[in-house]
Amino acid sequence: MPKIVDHEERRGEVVAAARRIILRDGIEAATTRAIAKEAGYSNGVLTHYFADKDDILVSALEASHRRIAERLADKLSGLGGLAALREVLLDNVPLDDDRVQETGLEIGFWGRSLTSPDLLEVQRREAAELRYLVLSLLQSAAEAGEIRTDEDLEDIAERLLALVDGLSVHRLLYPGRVTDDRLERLILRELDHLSP
Amino acid sequence: MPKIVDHEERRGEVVAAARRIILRDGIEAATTRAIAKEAGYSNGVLTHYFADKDDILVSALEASHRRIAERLADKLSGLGGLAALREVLLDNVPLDDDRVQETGLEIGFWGRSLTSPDLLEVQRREAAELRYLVLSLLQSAAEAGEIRTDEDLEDIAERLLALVDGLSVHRLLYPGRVTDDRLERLILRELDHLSP
Amino acid sequence: MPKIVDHEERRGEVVAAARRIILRDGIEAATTRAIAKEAGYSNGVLTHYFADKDDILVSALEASHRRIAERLADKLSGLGGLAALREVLLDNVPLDDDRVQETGLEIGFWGRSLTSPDLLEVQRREAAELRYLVLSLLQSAAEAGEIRTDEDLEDIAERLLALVDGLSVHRLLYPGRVTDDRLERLILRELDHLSP
Amino acid sequence: MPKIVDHEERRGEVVAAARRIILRDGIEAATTRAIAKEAGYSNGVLTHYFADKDDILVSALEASHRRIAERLADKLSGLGGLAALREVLLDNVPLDDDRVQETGLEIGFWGRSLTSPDLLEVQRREAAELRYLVLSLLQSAAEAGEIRTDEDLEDIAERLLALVDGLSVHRLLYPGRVTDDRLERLILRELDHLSP
DNA sequence: CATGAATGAGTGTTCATTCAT
DNA sequence: TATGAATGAACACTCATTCAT
Repeated sequence: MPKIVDHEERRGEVVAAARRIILRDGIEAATTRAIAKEAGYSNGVLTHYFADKDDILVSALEASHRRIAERLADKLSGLGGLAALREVLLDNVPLDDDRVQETGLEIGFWGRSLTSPDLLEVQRREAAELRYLVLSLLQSAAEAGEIRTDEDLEDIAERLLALVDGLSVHRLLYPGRVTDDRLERLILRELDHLSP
Repeated sequence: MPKIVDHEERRGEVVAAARRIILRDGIEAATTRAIAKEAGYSNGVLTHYFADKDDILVSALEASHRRIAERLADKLSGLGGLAALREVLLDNVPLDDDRVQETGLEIGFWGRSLTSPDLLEVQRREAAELRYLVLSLLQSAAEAGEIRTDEDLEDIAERLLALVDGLSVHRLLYPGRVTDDRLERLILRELDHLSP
Repeated sequence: MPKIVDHEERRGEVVAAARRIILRDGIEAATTRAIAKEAGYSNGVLTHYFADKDDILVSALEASHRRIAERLADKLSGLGGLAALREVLLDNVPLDDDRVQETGLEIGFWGRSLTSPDLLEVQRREAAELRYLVLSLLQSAAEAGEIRTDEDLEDIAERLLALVDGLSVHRLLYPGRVTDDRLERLILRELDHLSP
Repeated sequence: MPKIVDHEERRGEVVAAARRIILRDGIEAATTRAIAKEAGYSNGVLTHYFADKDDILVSALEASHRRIAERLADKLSGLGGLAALREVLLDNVPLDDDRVQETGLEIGFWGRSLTSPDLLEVQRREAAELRYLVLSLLQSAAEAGEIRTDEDLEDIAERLLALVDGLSVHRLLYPGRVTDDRLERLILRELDHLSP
């Protein structure tokens, strides 16, 4: 009997290693050699589990999103409408060290996506899910009379998501300007303004 | 007599070349060779005018911001307060092809800045100027009674700047979601909401 | 009871797989992984039946020759002398797609043989058999008065075999020059010139 | 003033190094590293003078052919028709150590050409020149009444060229069978048979 | 000053081989 | 016996940087 290895588990290990490197040193530092070393394997292992480097990067991006989604799912249990939306937005903003690193990873991937069609597609697919969630919550909030209905819900969704990403970037780049307090306050106030 | 060369002029030529490449093909395409070639010089020239590649990139970022600032200065002549603020925000958003490319450059630099202290410092310095401008215009608008004064002006400034950057990123990554129309509408509405 | 495996049969399967790959995609495509996969086994099996990759290649060359010899044996049944010789020569020339591929395999092995003593030895051994066959047929043809006897039979054999290989190479490399018609015509005319 | 290097000269050095390796150890041994080392330069130099490895290989093949052509030109001076043809054929056959190595190089390239369109094209172009030369000499020989005219000249040309290549391969692979004497004798007899 | 030749480490990727299970 | 995980050297190629001229 050969040594049996759970492929998904190994992929997970490698992807986690890639993620750690990207979080720690940026996406440019994520060379195949560095990833293999960080994962504790030789260069050659990567071929067994990934088609190529892009496959690793894409998986790392998906893993990061999955991680965020799972964390969010916990927080959302039992919530709906505006209350859930509040959690979604606050969760998508770098209010603790973990999320600061996740934002750094995200920004690195944005740059790559601009010149890599494959990555861009993943980026879009993942972003579409978040947008769908926000839009759904806005709709249920509207039906529940929690928010005003004089603005197109899609417009609101895009505004909220843009604000979240913009504030996230600024939190990382200009931490002196965008403090945790201000970050949270701006998000919450934006939601308050939706009230009827 | 030794050949007299205007150092700043040469630096400018090279930096402009680097900027063109980054705008056109992305920051990853900006190799020293490519930059030298685009500038019409040999590889070796770069050493005379720049410490290293990072020096070129930093200068290219500064040049990009300077260019944006100059363009903006033209549009602002004669304007003040809210009207000027509107121009500032609309100008900082990718509503035409030039600005789409500029946004791409910016996003690329964001990623780099997260792991390069030099780049980060420039990024912060440049961003501080824009923030100062927005804040000043908000203040004069407040003094002129053009906007409500029930919100901290710094908060407003950060919100506007975050929205601008967030929408800019989304315009590039998710053009199907953030159309030119929606982009402009969201910016203008944000300003409308500042009215007393 | 231990599993009983017919070593020769397993070797045969793997060698046949190697041969298929070389015929289809060239000798460079015959990696150990590709061979194992084509044979329907795992990488590891190869070690049990072959010393190393070269062992597989050598066997593949022998298998290819064996296959050609068997095909030829069918065509020769009942024939002798000049008539048999004609079949031998025409059969050794790429007049259909199968033989085009066989010629490709052969040419690939020629290159390898020049730097691999093992391969060279196999090549020589196999070639010696064909030469012996041609020479035998020439002798019986001579005894039957079917061919002139003013030229050394060994010279004739070498000339015929060289012509066959030379034309085969040119058929593959310069198909525009060496058409099927010309190929066949040149072979047959060469035999005609042997007539007394 | 920079160090001025004759590009063609450097290319020549590298190509010569590649040729030496191919002649000595076979075309598979001609890795870019090995070529650079053999040429006495670092890996990086190759980029200055060649687009990629294929460029080097193609150049090496062309250089080999050029070398052969130049050597032949010397021998042909003052000759024409059948006498010139005799020199052409004898020169294209491995009758000394230099030409044995050249033949080895040629055979290695044949194998590569079967899977590399670029190489195949060069191979064909170069071969076409030799064919043209042989055909021209056959024509002038025919006009001069030196050879019989009952066979298509193109057929004769292909036969002669195939014989030359076939004998060349066999000389390398089966030196015990195809001696220098027999090689020369078979070529010359082939020409004798063309006599009217 | 400017050139461009040269370097050599580094990139992603491939591969024959080994070996614990 | 058979598996397939794992290795690590090798591959072609790229790049920022150095430096003699």
